[in-house]
Amino acid sequence: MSDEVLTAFDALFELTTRLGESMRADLGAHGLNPARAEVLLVLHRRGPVVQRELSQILRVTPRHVTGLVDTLAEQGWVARTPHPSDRRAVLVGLTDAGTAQATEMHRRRAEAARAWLGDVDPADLTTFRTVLGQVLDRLGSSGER
Amino acid sequence: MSDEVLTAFDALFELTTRLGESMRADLGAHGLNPARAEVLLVLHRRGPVVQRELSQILRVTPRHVTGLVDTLAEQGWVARTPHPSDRRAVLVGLTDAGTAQATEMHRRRAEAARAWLGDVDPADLTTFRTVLGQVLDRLGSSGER
DNA sequence: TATTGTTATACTCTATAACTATA
DNA sequence: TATAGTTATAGAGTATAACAATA
Repeated sequence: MSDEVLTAFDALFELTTRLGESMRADLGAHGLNPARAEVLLVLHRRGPVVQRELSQILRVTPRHVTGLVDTLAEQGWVARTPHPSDRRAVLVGLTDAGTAQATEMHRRRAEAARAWLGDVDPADLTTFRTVLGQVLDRLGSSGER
Repeated sequence: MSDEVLTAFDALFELTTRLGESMRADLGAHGLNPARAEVLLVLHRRGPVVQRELSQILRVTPRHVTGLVDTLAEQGWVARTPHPSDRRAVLVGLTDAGTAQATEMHRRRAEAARAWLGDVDPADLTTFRTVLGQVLDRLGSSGER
């Protein structure tokens, strides 16, 4: 009983490691890392935002946002434009290439989901998802990024 | 259907992110990081090993092992001793404090397992573990560390 | 000649602090 | 005086390459 809990936890932890490695490898193959990928997804979801806001959404220092945006801009995936009413601020938005990259990321996510879970028995999968949901709920869905 | 796969994958990804954060925080509170914690657990499981072997077990460069062992030795958790028959090599083993720390890590792992999964319905937990096992199996249990 | 570990060096990711331009 | 972003600096984590001691 307590043994089952431990075994399940170990398996979950092992999977955490593997999933992280897999995601980083996939992103790396496309010139991204987790932090920069997250920027692209945020911009895809919310449209252009000011760097200050980006730093709050990502829970990262403003200085770090400068660096992330610098790199993504060099790669051609985001562009800075002046804020229309506040000359201190800078709007960051996706370029066409960035939009394409974000769309492609969603496609690859779906592909990964199928590769990892596509073979699981549907009833088991539902239980699996339910348990994940329970655990996440108890943690509080604080991470609203 | 494919939707269920996607939803489950997203939940899994979210949970693994949280688990990773939680583990790093816990380790950090005890003066460790994932890499150094792994060293302690490996030494606890296998007894003293030569640095070269450690670098292979951890899949990390020999240079990096030097650094990890330096830090852990400064912290008093491991000690270097000369290899009895090969004067090039160095044996790394846990000190008494290191052994205590490793034991304590196992206790904290069990505690975390209960906190995360202790409330889950036993039948659901079994299914959950089974699915995790299936996924890990398909990935190949290559990570024999 | 091959192997073990270390010194020297460098790169990535992220943080804090000081500063500039604007509000 | 407060805010948005940048320059300067630093520290952790990890890698490659060159080298010394030993096998």
